[in-house]
Amino acid sequence: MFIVEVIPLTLLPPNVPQILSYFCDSRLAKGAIVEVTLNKRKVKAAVISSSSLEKEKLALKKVDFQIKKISKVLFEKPQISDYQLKLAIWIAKYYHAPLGYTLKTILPPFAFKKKYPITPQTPLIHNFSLTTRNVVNPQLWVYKTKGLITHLESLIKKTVDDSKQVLITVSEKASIKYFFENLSKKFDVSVISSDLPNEKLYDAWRKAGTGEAKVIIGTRQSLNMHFKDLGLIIVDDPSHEFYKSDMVPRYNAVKLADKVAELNGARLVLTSVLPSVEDYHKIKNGSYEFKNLENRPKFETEIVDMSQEIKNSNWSPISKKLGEKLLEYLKNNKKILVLSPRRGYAGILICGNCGSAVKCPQCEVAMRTHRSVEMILACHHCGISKSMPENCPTCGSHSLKTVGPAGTQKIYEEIRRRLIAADIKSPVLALDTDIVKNETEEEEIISEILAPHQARPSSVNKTDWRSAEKLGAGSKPGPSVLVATQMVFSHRFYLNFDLIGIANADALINMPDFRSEENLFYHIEKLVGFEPKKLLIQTYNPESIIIGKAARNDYVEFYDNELKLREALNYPPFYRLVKLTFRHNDKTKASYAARITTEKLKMAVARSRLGEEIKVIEATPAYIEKERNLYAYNIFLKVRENYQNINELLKYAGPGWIIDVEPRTLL
DNA sequence: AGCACGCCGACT
DNA sequence: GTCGGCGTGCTC
Repeated sequence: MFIVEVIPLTLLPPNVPQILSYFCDSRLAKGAIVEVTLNKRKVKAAVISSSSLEKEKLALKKVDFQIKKISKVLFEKPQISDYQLKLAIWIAKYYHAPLGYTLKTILPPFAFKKKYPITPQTPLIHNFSLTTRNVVNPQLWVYKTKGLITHLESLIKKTVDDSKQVLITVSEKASIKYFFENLSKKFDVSVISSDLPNEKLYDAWRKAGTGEAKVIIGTRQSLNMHFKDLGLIIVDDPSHEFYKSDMVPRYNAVKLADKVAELNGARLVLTSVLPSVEDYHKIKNGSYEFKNLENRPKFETEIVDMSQEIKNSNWSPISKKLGEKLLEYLKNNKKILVLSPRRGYAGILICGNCGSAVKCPQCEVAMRTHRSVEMILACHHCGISKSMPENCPTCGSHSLKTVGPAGTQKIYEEIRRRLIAADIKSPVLALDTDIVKNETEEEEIISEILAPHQARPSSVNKTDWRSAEKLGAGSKPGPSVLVATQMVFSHRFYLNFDLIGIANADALINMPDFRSEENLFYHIEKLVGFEPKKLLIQTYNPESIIIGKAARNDYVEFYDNELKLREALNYPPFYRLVKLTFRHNDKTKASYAARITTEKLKMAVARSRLGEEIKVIEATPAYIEKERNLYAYNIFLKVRENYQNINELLKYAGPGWIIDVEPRTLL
C-alpha cells in the first residue's frame, strides 16, 4: 500500500488544505491523474507524490482524518508537467487563489480527453531551472502608429534564427488577426485563441511543445502552454484591462508573462502606446529598458470649453467647433470618430421637486435613459430596464427631467440631424454594446467604415470586412462618422480617422480611482494610433492641467508627480494593493462582517509587528454600494512592494470574502 | 464550490 | 404522511 498526495482539480475553499492524501495500491508517477472521492463527490485529481505506507506510518498516527482510497487511476502516465505545476503553484500563491482550481484553470480544455492523448513528443518534464533569471531586463517599447510589426520583425527573426520560439501575447482576439496577417508572410505562425475548436487547440499545444511552432500568437491563455525552447515573449498593450482576469485566479497575464519568461529563460518585450505609471517607475529604476520606436505624429489638438457652450446657449453635446469641423471634414471626404465614453441617450432622470434621481431597484445607482423603440431607463450595472416613470418614485411629483452628459445614442442622433440639415449623405455609425450584440454585427460596422463607397444609409454590407481593405490602392474608404465607446480601440490596427472628437473628457477622469488620470493619457495615446489630423477634446474643465498635458503627451512631469503622490500615499508601485470584498443582501450583516474582519486584520498586523509592511485600510462601502441587491464592502491592504508573505494574514478573511491581489481599480 | 444533513411549513 | 425550503458544516 502507498500514500499518494494529490491536488483535487476542483474549487476547494481557501481554508481547507489543497493537497490531500489517499491510499493507493501502487506507486503513482507525479502528474498521473486519478479519480478520488472528496466528501462524497467524485473528482479528478493530479498526483504530486507517492510514498510507501511504511515510511508514513508515524505521520499517519497523528492525523485526525480518515484517509480514503483513490477510486480510480485515470492516467498512469503523467498528464501534467512539472512546469505546469510550478506555474499553478506560483499563480495560486501570488494571487491567493485555491491551488486545485488554479491548476484546473491553466489546463487546456482538451485535457484528459482520450481523443487528445498527451503524446511522448510533448516534453513533460521540462528542462528549466528556477534559478535562471532573464539574461536581459524586460524591455518596454513605445509605438504610436500601426508600424509596430516592422519593429518586431528583426527581433523575431533573430530569435527564430537562433532556433528559439517566440510567443506574442495580445489583449484580445481582434488583435490576433492583425499580428497573424502581418507576420505569417515571413514566419511560420500558429494561433491560439479561446474560440479554437479542441482539435486545433490540441494541435497548437502539441506543436508548441515539440518546437514545431516557431512563432505563436495568442490571447492570455497561450501563456499556459509548455514550450520546447522559448526565447522571446512579446506582450502587446500591457496596460489593457483584459489582461487582468476577473475570475479566480484573478491573475494579471502581464505579470504571468514575466514569470513564464523567467522560467523559460526567455526575453520579455512589452509593446505599448504609453508606459503606465508603474512601468515608468521600472524604467526609471533600471529594471525595464525603454525604447521609443517612433515619434508621436504631428496633429492639431484643441480643447473646447463646454461650459462656455452653455453660456452661449448651446445645449447640444456637440460644441460649435466640433459641429463645424464635422461638416468640413465630411465635405472633404474624411473619416471622423466621436469618442463617447457613455452608453445610452441623455444621462439620468432627476426630480425637479425633491432632487432625487430615479434609481435602479436592485443597484445603488441612477438609471440611465436609453432609446429603444421608445425612451426607457436602463441600469448599467445589472442590465435591467423599465419604462420611463410618469412621476418621481420618491415624492410623486411630475417634474422629472433628464440631466447629465449625453451618451452615444444622443450624440448619434444629433450628428445625423446635422448631416441631414446640411444635406450630407455620408453614413453615421454607432459602436457600443447596445448596438453590437455579436461579433458579426461588430464586423459589419467596421466593414461599413472601411467601405470605399459613398453613402449607403443603413444598408448592411454582408461581405467579410477584410475584403474591404483588399480593394487595393486608390479605393480609399469613403467619408463617415463613427460614434463609439472605448470599444473602438479593439479595431485600432485597422481603422484610421482624420478627425477625432472626445465628447466629454471629464467622464474619463472623474472616477474616484487612483489610476483614472493616467488612463486619460493612455486613452489619448490610443487615439493617436488612429492617425488623426485633428483632435478635439470637449471638457467642462478646460483649465485642467491633466487634460492639457495628456493632450500634448507631456507625461513625464505628470508621472513624476504622480509617483511622488503614490509614494506618499502608499500606492503602487511602492505598495501592492489587495482588495477584500464582502457582499450580502443584508446591509447590516455586510457592514458587520466588514468591521469584524478589519479588526481581525489590524490585530494580526499589530501582533506580528508588520505595521510598516502592511497597512490595513478601514472597510468602506464599495463605490457602487449595492449591486444586484447585494451590498458590497471593501477592505484594502497596502503591502510593501518587497514583502511577499501575505497568505498567512489573508486567512483572517473568512468564508465569503473575495480576495483580489493587485486589483485593477479601487471601485 | 458542491453536496449532505437537518429541521420546519404546505401539499396530494 | 412527504416534498422541498435553505441554514449549517465538511471535504484526506
